[in-house]
Amino acid sequence: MTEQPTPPTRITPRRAATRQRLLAAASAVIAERGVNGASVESICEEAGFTRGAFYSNFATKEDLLNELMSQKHDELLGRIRTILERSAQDPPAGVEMVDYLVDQVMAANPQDRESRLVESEVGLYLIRNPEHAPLLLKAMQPFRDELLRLLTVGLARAGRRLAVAPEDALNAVIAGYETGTTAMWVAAASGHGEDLDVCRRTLTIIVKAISEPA
Amino acid sequence: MTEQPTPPTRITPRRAATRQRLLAAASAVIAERGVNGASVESICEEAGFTRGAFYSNFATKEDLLNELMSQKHDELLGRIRTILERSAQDPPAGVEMVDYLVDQVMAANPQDRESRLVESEVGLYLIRNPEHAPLLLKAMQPFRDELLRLLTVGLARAGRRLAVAPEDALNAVIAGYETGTTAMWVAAASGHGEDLDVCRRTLTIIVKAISEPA
DNA sequence: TGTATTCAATACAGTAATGTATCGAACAGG
DNA sequence: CCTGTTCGATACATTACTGTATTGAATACA
Repeated sequence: MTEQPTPPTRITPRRAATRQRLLAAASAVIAERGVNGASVESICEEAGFTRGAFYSNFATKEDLLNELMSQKHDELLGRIRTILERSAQDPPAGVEMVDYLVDQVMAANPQDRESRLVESEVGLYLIRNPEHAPLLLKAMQPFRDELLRLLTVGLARAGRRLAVAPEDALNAVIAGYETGTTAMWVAAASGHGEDLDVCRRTLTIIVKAISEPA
Repeated sequence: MTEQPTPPTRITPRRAATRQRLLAAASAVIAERGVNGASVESICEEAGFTRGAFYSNFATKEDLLNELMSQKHDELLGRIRTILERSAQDPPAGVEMVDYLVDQVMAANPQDRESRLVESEVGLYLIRNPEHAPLLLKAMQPFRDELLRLLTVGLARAGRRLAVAPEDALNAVIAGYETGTTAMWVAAASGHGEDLDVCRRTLTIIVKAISEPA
């Protein structure tokens, strides 16, 4: 399904660089105009290539989309792992742990906004094309697992533990993160500065709700 | 900004019906393919018109989009008001109140899925084009107000009250609803039937989190 | 250094979408 | 009725996008 035009082509450095530039460009364009608004043409333009480069590297737009998603997930996974390690060396105590983790997640990345937009687009894509759900869900599972680990470890360090089913806890936390960041950006757009607190408060509420003192 | 081609044209019944059919078609097509995937052509086809009808009724696609959004918000508002009234006549007591309200909201509408998709699309549109945020936010305010009323009244009937800032409570509840319905549809797509419980559980967690015994 | 290969650019043909200008059937008001 | 207006259909010109086939410069290799 995700097959190069010429199956086992050796990947030269040049080719790798081109692919990477196309992927980055796709991310930017999709964030700006959505999956359907991102024509092959526009992606290539953003990357500074012609469509020749595109079709030489990807069979279809969906092909590129799959690889982009896989990259985004790896990225996210890496970020969570980093936070886990960092928080092990430098562990705040008690309820501040929640604030600490939220800050870590939020502060992680300036291009977070772009990633969020791309992921939302793909989320919608998933709801719209339910036949693809199983595949994408499986791709997300490692990320969910790692996030759950971060959550339980973080809670343990704060002297708490999960009070609801792990799956439900994950859903709630992800909900809080998404709505929180959205509220934050909207607030920023309305003239008030980017208020990280909106996101932190929403997440804190939810983390308290899904946990109890150990 | 939202001006008819010929400014103060009298609205004949025929015209009104055409507009409505175009709006409904747009909703369906946008839900299926996204804002950018919904070409004027495809909307007209879905509605059973040619583009002549479209350009006779709307200046641009964005023009139609604005009207569509305004309709969706009115719809939502009406739904919440209905639940408020119904729950006054038939009030369950205690914590079951939460389940009751969630069920009411969930059971309300078979085309809910379509509305959710359209609203998500527009939410993304809002984040992407922050300059439009103030306008859309203002349009959403009545809805948020009414939802807050439903929440406080419902909580009061359950012998509880808000424990966090109203704005934060709203954000959290909306987050729960969105993630809950998404999880539900994804579960449905993965072979398990539509599990209303996923949504109910997520929302219950959140409602408990934002409230305390009165 | 010469030859083979790789890979993006170019050229081309075909399709889809846009917006405008015009036409004519349906439907008023008299 | 019939006459003027409304409104959606049609026709047309233009532009954007797609995908393929071919070319030629850069690169790897010997």
